[in-house]
Amino acid sequence: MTQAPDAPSSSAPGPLKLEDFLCFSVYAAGHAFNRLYRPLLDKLGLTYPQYLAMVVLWEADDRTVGELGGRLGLESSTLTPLLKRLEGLGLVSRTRDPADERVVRIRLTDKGRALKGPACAVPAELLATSGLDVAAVARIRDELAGLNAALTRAEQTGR
Amino acid sequence: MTQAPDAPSSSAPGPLKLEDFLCFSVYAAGHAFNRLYRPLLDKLGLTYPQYLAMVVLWEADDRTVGELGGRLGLESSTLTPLLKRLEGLGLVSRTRDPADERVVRIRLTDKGRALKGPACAVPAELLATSGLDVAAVARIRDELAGLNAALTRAEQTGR
DNA sequence: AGCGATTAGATCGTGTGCGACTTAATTGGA
DNA sequence: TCCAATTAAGTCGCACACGATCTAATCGCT
Repeated sequence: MTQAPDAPSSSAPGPLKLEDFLCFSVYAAGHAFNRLYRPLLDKLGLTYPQYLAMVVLWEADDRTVGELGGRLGLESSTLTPLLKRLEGLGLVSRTRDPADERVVRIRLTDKGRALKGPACAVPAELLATSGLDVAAVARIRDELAGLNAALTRAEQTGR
Repeated sequence: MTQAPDAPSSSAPGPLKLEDFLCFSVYAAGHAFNRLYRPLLDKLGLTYPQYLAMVVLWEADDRTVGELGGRLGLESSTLTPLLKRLEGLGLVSRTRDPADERVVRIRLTDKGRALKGPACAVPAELLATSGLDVAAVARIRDELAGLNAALTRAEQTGR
């Protein structure tokens, strides 16, 4: 349809069109989701990354910072402040693991668990108000899962 | 394949699995691209958003801040500091439009234009080192273009 | 047992991002 | 003409996000 992979194939200082960049489509879609989620998450008092962190904890409670980072693809330098904010909101507790004092275990509080119900409604709400095509969304999601696997592999081999 | 749209279809406080979220796939892919581009862009002395801003300017020079924002999906509050940094690097000039003093016009300097050559090589370089499948990348890019159009529409109607 | 290497988080500095607000310039009616 | 409304950037505060670096704890090898 359009022409090239993540960028124009030209080797000379040629066109270099923004829409040819897969990375830009991803970048723009990320911002768009952020903007669409914001008003819905405001009602929960969460930011978008905080919401994703809570999703991980609702999946399985009592995780270490490293485990959360692995799941979300974030560094401890990003997660530590974020988790402290969730702690400040009274949604999680942060305690050193007595068996290994290097590790910090993150656990949901009752308040954190209670938020799961309202939180479950959010994606459906977004889907309803956005008028996105459900089938298309599922298809792109699965394609992106494959892309992410490839990108992760590329990261690994690159170091 | 997997089950639901941007989220699990369950209405009860059910599973809520991270991989079911399209928004998370997009979020993760964005970070992954950022990490892959970083070492390549370091050689140009640019960050990832700065690179995208330069791509827009290489497409067509002499744009207003608002035009750049429309193209990139960014607010002036994000662009102004970014553009000041590009100005500090000597890649662009920022001057008030004499015809309308509210407007600031962004123009490439010679140094900024000279960077286009090396910059064109970056995406191909990334593609080579990452080992991504070119056809798959093009397919996902086109699918995301459609998604972005839908997300943008959703944003518009939502206000 | 002892000590160098590794590991888990935390801290710091820089650079996005955005909403809310401000400032300055232009526009558009009465 | 004049002034209220609009518009374009910029400023500010907050929250990511990462690399580099630090600290404390644990591991592993002898």
